Amino acid sequence: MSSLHTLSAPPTAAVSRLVTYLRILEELEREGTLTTSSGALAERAQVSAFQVRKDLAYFGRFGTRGLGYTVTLLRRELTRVLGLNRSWNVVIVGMGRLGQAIAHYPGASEYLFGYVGLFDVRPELIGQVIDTPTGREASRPSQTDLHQTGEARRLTIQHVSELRTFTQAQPVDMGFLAVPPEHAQSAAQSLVEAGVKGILNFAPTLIQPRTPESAVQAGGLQEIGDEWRDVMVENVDFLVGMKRLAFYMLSPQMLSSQSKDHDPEGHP
Amino acid sequence: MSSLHTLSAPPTAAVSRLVTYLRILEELEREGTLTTSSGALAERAQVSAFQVRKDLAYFGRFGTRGLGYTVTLLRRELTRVLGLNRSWNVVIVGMGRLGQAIAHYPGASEYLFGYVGLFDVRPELIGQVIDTPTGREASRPSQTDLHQTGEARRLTIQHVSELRTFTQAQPVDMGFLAVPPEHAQSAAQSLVEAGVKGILNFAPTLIQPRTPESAVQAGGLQEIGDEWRDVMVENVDFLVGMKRLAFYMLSPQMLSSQSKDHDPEGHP
DNA sequence: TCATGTGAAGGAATTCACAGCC
DNA sequence: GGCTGTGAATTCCTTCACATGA
Repeated sequence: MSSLHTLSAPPTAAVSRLVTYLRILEELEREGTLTTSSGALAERAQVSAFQVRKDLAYFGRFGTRGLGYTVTLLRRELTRVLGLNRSWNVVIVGMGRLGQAIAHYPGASEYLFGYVGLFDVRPELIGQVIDTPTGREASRPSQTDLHQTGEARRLTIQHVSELRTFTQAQPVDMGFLAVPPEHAQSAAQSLVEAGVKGILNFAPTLIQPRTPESAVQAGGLQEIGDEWRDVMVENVDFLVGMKRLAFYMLSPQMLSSQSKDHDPEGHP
Repeated sequence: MSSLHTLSAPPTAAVSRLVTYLRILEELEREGTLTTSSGALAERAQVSAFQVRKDLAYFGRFGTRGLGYTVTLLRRELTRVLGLNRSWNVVIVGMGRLGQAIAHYPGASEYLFGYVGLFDVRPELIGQVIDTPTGREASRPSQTDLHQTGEARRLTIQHVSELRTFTQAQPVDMGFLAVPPEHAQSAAQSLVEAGVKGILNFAPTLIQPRTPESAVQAGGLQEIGDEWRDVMVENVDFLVGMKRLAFYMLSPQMLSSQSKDHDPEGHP
C-alpha cells in the first residue's frame, strides 16, 4: 500500500528497452492510436509482455487494470523518467565526417537536445560554419513530423583549447566525442576539465575515467581524479556491432537465449 | 581431460568484451609488449580479472599457467574466434551523411571488411563516386599503422533497385543500413530479398525479421518468412546511447552494479 | 472479465575460491 | 610462487502465476 516503489535499481538493459518503448509510443501516437497494452508494445519491441510490464514497474504504475495504457500518458511518463523533458546542451568534439553526420542527424535534435558548440583541432575545420537542427518545443509532442520542427542554429567550429572558457559563458551538459581513437582520452580530459559531466564516446576505445598519470606528474593537479567524479561515459562503437555481427553470422548457434540484444558498449 | 570445451553459449556481453580484449591486444602489440595477464587486460578493459578469464574460457584455453598470455598468440586466436580472419563483403544502403561517414571510417576497413557496393534511392546521390578504404592484407597483423594500409577502392552509388542483380554477380555478406528510420524496414527487405544474411542497422528503429503483410498480400510470395531465415540483425543506435546518458546523468544512483555496460541494441 | 502490477520461481551471468600447471 | 582455468556460490535478470482493481 505504500506509495513508494523505487525498490531497486533497474537493469541497465531495462533502460535501453524503455527508450524503445518510448519510440514505439511516439509511433503509435502519430498513427492516432489512443490506447495500447503490454502485449502490443511487446510485439513491436520484440520482447515478452512480461518484460514490458516488469520494466515499467521499475519506474511506476502507468496503466489501468483491465484496460491497458493510454498512449499519450505513458509517452509523457517515459519521457519524464528518461530525463527527456528537460533540455540538454551539447557540444561535439571532433567535426570530421562522423561529427558532421551527428551534428546534422535529425533524431538528435528532438527532446530538447541542442548543440551549442562544435570543436576540433584541425586548422582547416576551425572557423567553418555549420547549421545544426534545433530542438522541438518543450511543451508539445507535436502531431506534425518531429523531424521538421524548429529551425537551424548556426555554429562556428572552434579550437578545443577554447572549450574551457566556452563552458564558463555557456552551460554544457554533454559532450559528444567523435575524434580518432588515439585522441579520445585527451579530448575526454579536455571536456572533463571544462566541467562537462556527460560524455557520449563514439571512438572505438574505452575512456579511462581518470586523469592520465603523465598529466599528473607534468602539471600540478592538486586533487587527482576529483574532476572525473560524477562524470558519466556512454559508448557508441559501431565497430563492436560490426564484429559482433561477424561472430554471430559465423556461429549462429552461439546465440544465447536470454537478452539477445539491448544494452550499450563499455564495461562495469 | 576432454579436448572439447564448447560447453554452453557464451553470454552476448562476453562477445562484446572479446572485441574489447582484441583491441587492447592490438594496442599492446603496437606498443611492443610480448606477454600480458588477465589482470592487465582487465584493467584496460574496465572489468574484473575473473571476467576476462571466464570470457576467454568460453572459447578455449589460450594462456600458460603461471605466466599469462602471449600477446600475439591471443590476438590471433581472438581474431579467429570472432570471425575476423576471413573477408566480409559489405554494401551500404543509404549514402547520406551517416552512410558516407561510415564508408570513410578507417576502423571498418581493418579485418578484411571491404565495401563492394553503395546504394541509395535519391537521384542526386546516384552516380556519385566514393573512394572507400580497402582491407589490410590477410596474413599480417601489421606492425605499421593499421589505419593506413591498403589503397582506396572507387565505388559508384547505385539505385537500391539494382541490389538484387548486383548480389547475383558479386557475393555480399553484410549490409549496413543507414537510411532514415521510416525506410529502414523496406530497405532491410530489399537486402534480404537480395540474399544478404547480415544487417547492421544504424537507424533508430527495430527491423522486424519478417516480410511485411502488405507485401505478402500484394505480391505472390510463395514461402513467407523463409527469406528471413538465418538473417542476423545487429543494431547500432546512437540515440539510445544519448538517451541512456541523459537518464543516468539525471539518476546516477540508478546504476546497477552488474554489467554496467557492454552489449548492443535490439531485443530477444 | 479484462489486463496490469508484483511477489516468487527459475534461469543466466558474474564473482569467487581454489585446483592445476608453468 | 605465480597466474591460468574452472566448478561452485552468489547475485542479478527474466519468466511466471496470480492477486488486484477497473
